[in-house]
Amino acid sequence: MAEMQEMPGHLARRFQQIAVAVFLSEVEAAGFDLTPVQYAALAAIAANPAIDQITLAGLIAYDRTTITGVIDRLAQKGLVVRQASARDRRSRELLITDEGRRALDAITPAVEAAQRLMVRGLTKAETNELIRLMQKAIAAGNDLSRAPLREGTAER
Amino acid sequence: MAEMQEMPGHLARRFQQIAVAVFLSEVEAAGFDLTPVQYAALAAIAANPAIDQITLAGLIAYDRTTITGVIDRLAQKGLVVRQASARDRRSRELLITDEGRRALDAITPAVEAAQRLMVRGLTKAETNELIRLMQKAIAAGNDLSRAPLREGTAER
DNA sequence: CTCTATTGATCAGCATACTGATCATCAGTA
DNA sequence: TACTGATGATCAGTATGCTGATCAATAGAG
Repeated sequence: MAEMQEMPGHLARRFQQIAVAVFLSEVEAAGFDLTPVQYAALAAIAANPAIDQITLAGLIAYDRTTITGVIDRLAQKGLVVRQASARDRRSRELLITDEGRRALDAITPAVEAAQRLMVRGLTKAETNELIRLMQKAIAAGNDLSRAPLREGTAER
Repeated sequence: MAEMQEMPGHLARRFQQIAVAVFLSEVEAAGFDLTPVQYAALAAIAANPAIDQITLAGLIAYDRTTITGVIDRLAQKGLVVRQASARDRRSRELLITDEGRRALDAITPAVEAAQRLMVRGLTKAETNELIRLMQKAIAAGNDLSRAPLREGTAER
């Protein structure tokens, strides 16, 4: 374990580093300017209209304090709107705009290309196995981070 | 691929998120205050005395602009010293201090415990396979990030 | 030897992530 | 209904990572 190259933690950092670089590169080549985090938030808002920020954070496993800035930037780009909830005046309902929907549709092929590119060194079977193992490790460690994934989508 | 939970990029982010949380938790429980990034830098400096910052960055795949701040913090904690090089006045030679060596030795068990904890959902065989697959994917994507890993340790 | 291109380090600026705090609001209870 | 605890959102502060720029110093070509 003394070798850094065999430590899961180091490999996790490195793989994530490459994944982000590939994502940004593919998305920019497609003519868009969205980060992985912004894309995931936009996609989740599209699939869950009027979701509040805390629930959204749980869906994509973001820290609640991170989501504020992410939504700020999506709103500033005109891709989502943040409106006060009538039911609970503390919360903001998030909605994707028409422009956001168009951007999401247009960008998705680049995102999928990025997913393939970041595992280009692996066979299809190896890729599936990597996905399975990461899912399993993540499921076991879900509650160890401050921003665990939370199921229970829209029914709040 | 429409499902986020099957995208390598999302899983990479999530696994890294858990890995960092586990690392910080174990290290703090052991009575230390070091981030994963600071630990890797400290260990690399210990193994490569008088290394310069650029070479160090290549060894652990950090961006060169990131390393400046990391070394700042290690130096501020008294764990390393940064001294001008006689050979090349542009570069700074990095050396671990006695205190840094003691901290490194004392913290290593916690770091290794963290490596095991972050894959606690996997069997030993699965862990080895996850490591192998991440290594392979990373090797193929090494040059896709701004901070690739560079071999060629001390002989500059 | 001089000029140019490169290199080591740093900086400003931006985007995640997190810790811990605050504020307004809400829900449930006495 | 008044109070207490919980909750949604935000903020200040810190630490990665990155883009792109700058500056001093070095190396290589001619």
